[in-house]
Amino acid sequence: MKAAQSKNDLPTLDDVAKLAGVSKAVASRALSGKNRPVSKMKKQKVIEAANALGYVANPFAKSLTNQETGLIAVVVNHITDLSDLTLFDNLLQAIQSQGKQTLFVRLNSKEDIEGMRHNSFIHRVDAALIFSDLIEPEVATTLFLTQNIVMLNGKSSANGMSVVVDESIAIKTAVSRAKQLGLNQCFLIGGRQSSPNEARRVQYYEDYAEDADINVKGTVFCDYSYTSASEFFKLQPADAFTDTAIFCTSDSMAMAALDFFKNNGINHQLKNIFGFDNTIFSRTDSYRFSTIGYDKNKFIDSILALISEEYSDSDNDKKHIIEAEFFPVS
Amino acid sequence: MKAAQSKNDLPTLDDVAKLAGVSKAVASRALSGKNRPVSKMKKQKVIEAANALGYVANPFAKSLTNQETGLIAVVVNHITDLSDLTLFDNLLQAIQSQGKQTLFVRLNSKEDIEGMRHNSFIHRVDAALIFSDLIEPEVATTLFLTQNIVMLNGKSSANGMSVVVDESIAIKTAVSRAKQLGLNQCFLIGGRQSSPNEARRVQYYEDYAEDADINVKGTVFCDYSYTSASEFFKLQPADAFTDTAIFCTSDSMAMAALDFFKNNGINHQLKNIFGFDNTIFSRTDSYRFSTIGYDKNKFIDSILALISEEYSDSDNDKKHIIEAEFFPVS
DNA sequence: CTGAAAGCGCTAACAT
DNA sequence: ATGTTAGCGCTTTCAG
Repeated sequence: MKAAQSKNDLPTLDDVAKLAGVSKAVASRALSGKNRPVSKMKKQKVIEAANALGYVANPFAKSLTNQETGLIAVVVNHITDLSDLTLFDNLLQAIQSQGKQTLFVRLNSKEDIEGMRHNSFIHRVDAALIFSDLIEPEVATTLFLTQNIVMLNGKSSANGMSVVVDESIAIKTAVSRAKQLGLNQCFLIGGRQSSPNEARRVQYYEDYAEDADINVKGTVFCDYSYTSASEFFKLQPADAFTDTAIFCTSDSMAMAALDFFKNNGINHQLKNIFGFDNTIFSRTDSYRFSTIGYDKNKFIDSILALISEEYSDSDNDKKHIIEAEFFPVS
Repeated sequence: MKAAQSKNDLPTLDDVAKLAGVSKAVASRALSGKNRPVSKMKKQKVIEAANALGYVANPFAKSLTNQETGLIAVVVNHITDLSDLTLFDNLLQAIQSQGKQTLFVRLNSKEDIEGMRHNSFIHRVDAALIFSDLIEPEVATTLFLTQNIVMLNGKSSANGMSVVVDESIAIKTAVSRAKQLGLNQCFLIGGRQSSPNEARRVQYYEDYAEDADINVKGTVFCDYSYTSASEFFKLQPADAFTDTAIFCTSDSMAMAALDFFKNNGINHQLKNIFGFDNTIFSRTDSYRFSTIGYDKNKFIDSILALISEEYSDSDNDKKHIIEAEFFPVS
């Protein structure tokens, strides 16, 4: 004798079908969303029955026949790396609003990638958003069953999907601004040196500085944080950066630069500081400097567009580029 | 005629069993991890076959018979609410190291809770970690099939699991310190007023201040951020907080308080500022103030202990308390 | 348009 | 200890 409902007391499709007085197949079709052949009347009945029972399809059973899982993997290095959590927050929200779930994967090292292979959950996601710079495009395709892989770590392959933020123009503009200010030398405060994104960024600064006849006095790599840059500055003599543009690849590090000037009482040099990320700290009372940023909403929209089926199946461009912008200090 | 492998070319348990020359059942048992009855020899063979094939069990099929899903829901309001991302980062890592996956759920409002009901994925997680203060303990139990629900939002029910950070003693100590400094009045800078946690925190400050004969000149609620507090301070006259302890419920807001004093050239008052969260900003060059914090590792260990089956099945205490600590400015 | 039946890949009885 | 069998809940042929 079979119970009307499953072990854990959740109604199944069978229950819905019975209540609606139709077969399981019809119930399935009625609830499928995709325009399957069902008579309007029966469809109505099924939907009512489902509501009455509070029926929610079991995604595990669904995924067994379907190839869809409703899961989207978001792969990052350290969550703390994220320069702007707002971006992330909005992304999560956007994913949820599409009825998908976010599977969060945190990678420490290249070794962790192998671990992903032994995890079939990750393997079977509907889409993967790669923020971690530990993953190369070619490797990414071997990690997931889906073709819906969007590289967001600055790397991209010939026909893979990616959203890349082009910072070159913004950086060039920042360098021009330094020149306008009459500065003929600069110093670079970079972030994690092992990041290819970061390397490229620093390269841009160096190249454009040379183009503008600005002497790069030096480059140092910190870890994006206020503290790391602060520690560096602490070791510098007070006049180390006189008439020197300080290009930082994060606003936090620019804050440290600014505090360095303030601590040494050379407030007239503050305008020489350039941050990165366009966070609120670039325009507070205490901290105020030029910065570089991009449109977060555009970024998220691009990602969502790419992983929407209609799009990725088509011949649309699979490589989106977002131009970063220079925000001069007001 | 059946293909040796499934549609998507992934080896199944059947393939492993065949290669090892055993039945599916034996293969299943050999790979189960849990000490099921299998001869050492066959087990060895199965494992070899699995490796040779690069077999990874399909968690969707598994969950259909099992009641386990390998998924842990982490429910937050806004990810940006998290005062300390390091905590979060470590938690994610800990979850992964247990071979579980993190399903990230972001709640905007009470209405979003209803949405969770229509999401059977969330419904079927093995455990749920509730950081969002939108969820009451009684509601939580209706959202998940599992009993493994850990309240981390300061709320807890009689026999439910929770990890609560007890801040009362630390706050009392902070207030005593203010008294020691000879301060007879104080001002409270709170965070999101709607948060019960926050309300309790402010209450502690008010109560202990009264106990210590310290007059609470006022309380204002910002949103934990530097900017929000900064905006408040901007409107205050320079002498508004002379000889007044400023108790902030976040280090970011304490930074704003400190900048207020600095901007007004009253540096001798800096010692009167009290932050919260024990972030690095309480002890950098520019920012230096007393703060309150707790042991993040203990917190995470508590959570993991609670959701480990051995523990939650037993009669162990299901309500963990972590004492926050006062860190006086050095 | 509809329903019966056959699986998806796995685990858990139930007999050996 | 092992293999056979029967599902888990769903979608999808395939006949009607």
